[in-house]
Amino acid sequence: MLSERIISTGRFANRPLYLQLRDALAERIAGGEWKPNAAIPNESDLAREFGVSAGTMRKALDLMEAERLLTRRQGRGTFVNDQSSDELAARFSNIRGADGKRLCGQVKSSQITEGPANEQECTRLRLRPDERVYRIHRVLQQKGQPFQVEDVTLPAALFPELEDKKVSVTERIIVLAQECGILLGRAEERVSLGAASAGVAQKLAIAPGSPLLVLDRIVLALDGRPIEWRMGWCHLGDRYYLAEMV
Amino acid sequence: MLSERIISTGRFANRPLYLQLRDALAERIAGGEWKPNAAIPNESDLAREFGVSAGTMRKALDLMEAERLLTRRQGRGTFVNDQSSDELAARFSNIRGADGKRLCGQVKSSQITEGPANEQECTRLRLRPDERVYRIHRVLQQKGQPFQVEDVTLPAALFPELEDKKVSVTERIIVLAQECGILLGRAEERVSLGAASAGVAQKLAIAPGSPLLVLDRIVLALDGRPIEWRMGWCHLGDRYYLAEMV
DNA sequence: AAGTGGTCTAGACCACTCA
DNA sequence: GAGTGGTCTAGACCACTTG
Repeated sequence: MLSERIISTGRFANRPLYLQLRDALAERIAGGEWKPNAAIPNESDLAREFGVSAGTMRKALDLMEAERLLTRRQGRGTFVNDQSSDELAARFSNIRGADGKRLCGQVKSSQITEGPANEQECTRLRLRPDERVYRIHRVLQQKGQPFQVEDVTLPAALFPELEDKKVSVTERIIVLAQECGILLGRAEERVSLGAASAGVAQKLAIAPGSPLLVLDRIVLALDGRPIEWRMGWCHLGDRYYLAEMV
Repeated sequence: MLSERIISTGRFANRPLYLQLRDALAERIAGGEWKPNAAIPNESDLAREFGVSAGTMRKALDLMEAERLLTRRQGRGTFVNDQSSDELAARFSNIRGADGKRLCGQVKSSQITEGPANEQECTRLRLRPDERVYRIHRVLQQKGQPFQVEDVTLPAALFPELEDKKVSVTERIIVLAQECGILLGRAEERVSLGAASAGVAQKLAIAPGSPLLVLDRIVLALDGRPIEWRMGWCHLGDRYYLAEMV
């Protein structure tokens, strides 16, 4: 029950063994072999399977826990994280409600279209001009009150599942990504000031020209590929934006 | 040359050995025994000194590198980070210039006062009502253009060095913290929308009522104590706010 | 009691830097 | 070539969870 040695034997690896192991295990998650919330084999079984020492396997698993792919619990086991869980799905949403909790707004309305990437989309998502994108326009609401209008652009090549859902997408984008075998890495968001255009004002039921927080976010996969570009126009009200820094 | 065993022997520790080691080493940095930019002994010497295995000492050092206290370089050694370096000193400043670089604005003007903490300061800095604070009012500029007004509140007990400098503080607060033996942990910043009051507008040379980004930031020490509360009113111009998420 | 992850040890060799 | 951190191994025991 020994997997073939991934690339190279022992200490003559081009890349450290534990990184190769991380990639191999991440592939099992991305490929759906290991499902969200499922327990994976214990570390000594995995070490045996891959022909490495337990310590090296541990290093790979610890790294994956830091990357939020796994959760390890002493005495219980190691589990695949469910990216659609409340905690993980909202991790790139910095808008907080008055209670201080991350706000995962409900989708009030949504439209999706598809077409070739324009210049700006190519730049932000590092696409070639001939590549296609999905464009999702949404209005988010909290307790029945619309508070954010957003335009999401996704590289079509990465989201085959969207082929069917040409009408509307009320799901969280992160859930889509998980279904498409995309592992999330990090994100960065530019925050600036704006005023509500007539169209936005109408959708948010506010006066045209009202001040808005403008959010411009890129989400990157674990391998560094850009997978989402989102422009948001947010009417804060009693909400606020919270950035955490280390 | 064996340090006394810090708390407990080997595997009967209440807290893991590597955490006790981290604390002991961090204390050497905070206490000024190991200066910024200096090299510290290599990991096997340290392991010997503390009577632990090299692997355990490595785990402590790796943790401290993740906490941005140390930098390790293969073939060279392990060095104490200088928190006043450009990279580290600006790490909690999310305002970026047009070039995308973190903006560490120059201090245009600065006043400092001292007094008992008010209610809000007690809440934000977790102080008792009788504790005293320093209050610093500043205007920051970039290329001669003022762009941010800020009010900084610091617990007086943590910043003994400020006793002398009652006039103005043009240094970075982080540099002060380093001199006072405070190790920085993390920060969180609330971002919201505001309009320039008459006073702020005048200091920023903009029209009263102009839209501003309002920043409300708490910086915590490595041990979790709040060490700084800062309210900022920022005229963005061609600058922007960048939040990075993992 | 059995099984899991968490800590710790002791030792080997590799990759890098610098005199 | 000497000295550093980085990787890897093989094994022990601890702390926690569950049946």
